[in-house]
Amino acid sequence: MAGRPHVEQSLETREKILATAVRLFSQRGYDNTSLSQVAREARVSKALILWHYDTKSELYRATLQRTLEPYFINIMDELEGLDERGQIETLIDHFYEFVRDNVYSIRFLFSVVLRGEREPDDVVGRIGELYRLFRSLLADVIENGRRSGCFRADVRPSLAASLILAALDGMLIEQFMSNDSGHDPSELVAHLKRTMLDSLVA
Amino acid sequence: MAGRPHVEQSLETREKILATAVRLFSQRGYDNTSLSQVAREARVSKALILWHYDTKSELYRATLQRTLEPYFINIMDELEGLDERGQIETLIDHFYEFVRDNVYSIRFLFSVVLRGEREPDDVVGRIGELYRLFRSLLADVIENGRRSGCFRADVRPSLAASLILAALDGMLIEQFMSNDSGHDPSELVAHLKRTMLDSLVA
DNA sequence: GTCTATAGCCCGATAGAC
DNA sequence: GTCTATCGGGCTATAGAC
Repeated sequence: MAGRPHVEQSLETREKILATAVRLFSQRGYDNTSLSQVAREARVSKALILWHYDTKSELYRATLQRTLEPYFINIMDELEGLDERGQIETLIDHFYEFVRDNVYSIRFLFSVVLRGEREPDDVVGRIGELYRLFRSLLADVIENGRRSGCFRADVRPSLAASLILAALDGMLIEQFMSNDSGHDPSELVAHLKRTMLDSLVA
Repeated sequence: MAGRPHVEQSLETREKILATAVRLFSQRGYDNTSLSQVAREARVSKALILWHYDTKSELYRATLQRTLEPYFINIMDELEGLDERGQIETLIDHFYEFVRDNVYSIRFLFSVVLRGEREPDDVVGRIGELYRLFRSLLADVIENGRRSGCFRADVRPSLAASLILAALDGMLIEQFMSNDSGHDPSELVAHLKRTMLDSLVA
């Protein structure tokens, strides 16, 4: 409403370019996406893209940051009031749901990490951070359960946490490998929860 | 020894080109590897590469096939004479060892599958085949163990097999994600075997 | 079989008008 | 801010001598 038209228009255009770039880069990768392509699909000229983002590489960096945004969520709140068993189930469920809701961007980010392609610091670093966080959260819950007698005394929290995380990661992979195990993924999650919790209390 | 020199030399050169291509493509990906680069490192001219392989894409196809070769192994023989418990342990151990010995090519093939980049039929198809094979092998062993009373009567072989495979896949991933769980991977494998077998017999 | 030379294309980036 | 026009360069692939 207020403000100079120039600025408002610029922001919209900038956003349109970024949105188009997010889509194209994630679908086709950095090298297979040319500025001409982004320009065409965003209905602007190539030069305009380079006016907003100095280089192609900088545009890419911006798309990675945008893609990573939904990954920073707070899960702690949802654990309150639950016993250790319930907390682990909740953590597993949330991991599964998050994966289900973000398959495409996960697939993309994953291939970026695998290739060590570009901006390794940003993406690899942040994703590694998320993994560490989730793992230590799991380990803490297990340790609490061990102390409170809810779990066996001889469980090794960080080892058990790693196994749970590995199993979750593996399910993630199966989704990528044209999953033809014949199972509803949610059935496998349920089995995973059962097996892991049994191994903690048995 | 026998044969025309031309042919022998050609085969050697062809092989040298292919070996160089395998290395470069797997390190830097298809798009980031130019024929000039392959030519330089293989000490031949660009034109010669295109004489042996009609297009860059065909050279790439050849490198993928070469990379996949060690993946077709026969594991059945090693299972003979073992009880079901031992068979599962052997299958898990072999998966782990294979991964450990082929991290780089696995990483490469994985990123190819993730991107759906090129030759999806070949690579995705064959890798999917391997997964199906390994999973059904696991499921069969579990089913046998169930019938023979070695495992619990209410285990669901294909579900249990999927979970084991998922956990193995997850460990594979952790290796890529700059693994900072603080565990020796072999320790995690041991824990995986223990947990899974316990859940089958408990 | 192997080379040099080069055609032809598309790319990222810049110049400069509006 | 947005455009058109263009530069310089690397790429795949071809032509043609040896």
